[in-house]
Amino acid sequence: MTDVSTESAAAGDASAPACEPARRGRPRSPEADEAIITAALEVLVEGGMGRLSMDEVAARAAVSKATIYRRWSSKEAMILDALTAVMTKLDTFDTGSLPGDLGLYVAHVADKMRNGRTRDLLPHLLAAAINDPNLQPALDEFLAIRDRPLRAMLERAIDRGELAPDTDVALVADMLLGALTHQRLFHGTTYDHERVTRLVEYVLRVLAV
Amino acid sequence: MTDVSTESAAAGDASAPACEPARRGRPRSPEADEAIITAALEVLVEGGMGRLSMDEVAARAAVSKATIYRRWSSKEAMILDALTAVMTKLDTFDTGSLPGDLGLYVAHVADKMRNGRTRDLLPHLLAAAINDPNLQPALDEFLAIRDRPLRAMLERAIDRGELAPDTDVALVADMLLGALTHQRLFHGTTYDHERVTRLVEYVLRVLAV
Amino acid sequence: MTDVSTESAAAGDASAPACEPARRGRPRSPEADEAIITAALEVLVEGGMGRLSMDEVAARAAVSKATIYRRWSSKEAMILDALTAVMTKLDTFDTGSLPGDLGLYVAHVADKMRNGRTRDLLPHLLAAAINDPNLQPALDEFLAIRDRPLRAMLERAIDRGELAPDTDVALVADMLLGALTHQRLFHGTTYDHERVTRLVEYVLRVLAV
Amino acid sequence: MTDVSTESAAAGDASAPACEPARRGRPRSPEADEAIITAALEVLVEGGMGRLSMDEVAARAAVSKATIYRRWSSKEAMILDALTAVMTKLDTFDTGSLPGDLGLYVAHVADKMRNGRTRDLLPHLLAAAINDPNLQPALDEFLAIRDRPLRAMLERAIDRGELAPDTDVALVADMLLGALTHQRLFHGTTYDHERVTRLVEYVLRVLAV
DNA sequence: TACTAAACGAGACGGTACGTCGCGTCTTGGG
DNA sequence: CCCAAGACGCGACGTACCGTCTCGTTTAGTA
Repeated sequence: MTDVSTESAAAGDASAPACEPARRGRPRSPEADEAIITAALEVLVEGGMGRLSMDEVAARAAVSKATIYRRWSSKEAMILDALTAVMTKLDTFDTGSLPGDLGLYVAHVADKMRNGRTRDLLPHLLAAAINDPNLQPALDEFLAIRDRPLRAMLERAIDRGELAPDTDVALVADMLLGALTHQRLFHGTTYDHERVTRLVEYVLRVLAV
Repeated sequence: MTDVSTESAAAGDASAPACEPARRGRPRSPEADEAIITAALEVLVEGGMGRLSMDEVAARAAVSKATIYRRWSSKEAMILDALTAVMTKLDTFDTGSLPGDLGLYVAHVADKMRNGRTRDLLPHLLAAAINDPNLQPALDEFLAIRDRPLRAMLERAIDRGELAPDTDVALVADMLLGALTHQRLFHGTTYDHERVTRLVEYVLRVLAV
Repeated sequence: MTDVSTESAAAGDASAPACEPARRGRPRSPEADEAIITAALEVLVEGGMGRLSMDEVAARAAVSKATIYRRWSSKEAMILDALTAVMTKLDTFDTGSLPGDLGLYVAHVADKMRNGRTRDLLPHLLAAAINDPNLQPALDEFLAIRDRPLRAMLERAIDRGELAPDTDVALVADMLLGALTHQRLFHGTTYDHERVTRLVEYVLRVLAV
Repeated sequence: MTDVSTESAAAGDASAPACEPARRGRPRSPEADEAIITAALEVLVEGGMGRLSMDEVAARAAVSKATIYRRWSSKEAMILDALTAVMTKLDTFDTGSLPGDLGLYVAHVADKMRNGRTRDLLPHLLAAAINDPNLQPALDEFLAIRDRPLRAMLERAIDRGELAPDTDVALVADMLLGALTHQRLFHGTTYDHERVTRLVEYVLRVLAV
């Protein structure tokens, strides 16, 4: 959760047992947490960022606006958390050879951009972050989730001697993720099997494998 | 101009002789057109999409809101036209060899993303189009401006025999533009000279030149 | 016509021969004058003061707004003239006896308030004058048209010796016209034959005839 | 309150016990009610109907426009309630004789038309009701407040045998109130002591007292 | 078991911006 | 100089959404 006022200080504080000895009063309803996030994503899918209003989210979640603002300090903070909730870690692949890893990885990313709740995550997140620069951290997080496993794969390949040690890993990652992103944002489509194969092939050419 | 109500059908219709030979009434002020677009872009640069309000634009342009709404049916339509107005054609390069063309092209695009009114065009346009799907055509136009000269260069290279005839031009364009786009959107930076050089080098490897 | 800018100075100026030796340019269309007044009254009858807009009047009169404003300096001025145009002189009665005169007069006024274009003149004029104090002269004129013949009748009766010389003519007129006005404004109805008869009877009692 | 959407049905329903025993949510602020009405009347007195704008009223009442529109569905409805709020009951007089009652009554009405917040009530209310026929009920109420005590006085006099049983009470009331109204609307003045006395004297002549 | 503090739904609140309409003026081309 | 058409600046309209603020009502964890 990203709420600054209540939780942020304790966020990384998993090992603090004596802290907050007794939270008195009625505890916050976890159902409300869930319902709000779900409603927000639902509205987001149906009508996009433009249609998302706090009143609408509150109504759908059968929750009062106060209940939302008790958890997040602004609309943007809530959206951020809703989107973050969808950012699940990518599977990691270690087939032993770069072509194998890359193929599985690209197919996996393309799949996430095509199906399920992650389908429109990229555009929504991007729109939110552009409209409100405070959301940049969410973008960073999203990028990291995609970027890290990819770089790990490439560095593993360097260690194995499959790639030249001076390979510009960042640039290759940019080209690969950029191709996927560019297609999604500008053409509104995702990569099918054939295209995935060819993208991997082209990337491998860059890597001179 | 993108105004749906009045002109759009006749927009590209430069060769229509009998069409409305005498437009009656006071003609719309071109100064207002100019002032509005300028004001909108000014506000956009200063405060981003979130800060742009019609009252503010009207005030800056020294124009009434009615004058704006006489030209565009909504805030989004106006923003669209404002953004479209800065989408200037890219220079085209024909040095005779693909590496030369590509180098100049990438440097040119990177420069547009770094300086002048076109600096934030990509993120603004993207945010607008994501929030309002009706703005997709603007995105298409923006893409076409960047994509067409690039494809032309690649196809010229195929004709010259520099590239294999079965080269997937679309994919290569995606990778190249995607790399530039991805860097701008997620890292908030643009390519410097060194990085431009390497991007071209990597793309050329894809093309097995 | 009440237009201050153009005509008012010349209004009472019937004996100015050398004035305006040759009005140059195209003369104003009398058809437009007519059409505007007619349209205004039409709109007034249909929708009342609240619905009357200059664009609507212009459209109905098939006239441009400029043509209206060339004749009147404001909406109120136009309405004033439109209402004034229906303020026709009342018939005068001289039967020789006060009861006879009064009976015909009251019946005549009641009839004007019940039929024809003068039906809603009183409320419209009143509303206009209350909303815009500049229209007080119109109210005065309207009152004078009704008041003068009535007072004349009463003073003739005094001269004939039918009434006491110290009769408060103004007060009697107030009571008589007030009764008619009050009924119209508050009950929305007008006097029928029986009520006319009784009003006259009661007024005569005041006059001790 | 005249608000149609919420209360009007239950407005006079003081004896409804089971009706909505627990109104949920934050209750409407009575201070806002008060402030709005006060501000509206203030503006009305200062500038008349023509100058009254919702933004101005909201600003003076230190209230948002939404708060006004939550209570009344339109500008007219609000004005209506503001005017109604000023319509205080008239004092009733029972001196035992008709001339005494009538004298006090007429002086009282004339005073209300001359001083305090009720001074311009008649013209404002009339103008509003003429511009918007929906306001007729307010006019009825206003009339009733003035008419009822007058009729009561006259009927008491009939019961006492002071007046003939066939006296046309309605017509006499029309003449008396009409005289006062007519003077106010057309001459813009009110009755002074001498004129009050004479009006009563003349009315008594009608009643043949 | 009773007390109490916080969370809950509902919805009113002050603002800000929206997109529309009307007024009175101005600017075209054409009598 | 008039005319129809219609754009213009201005200012008010009534609505929507934001984030805050009462209300009266639960719902735990003490006491």
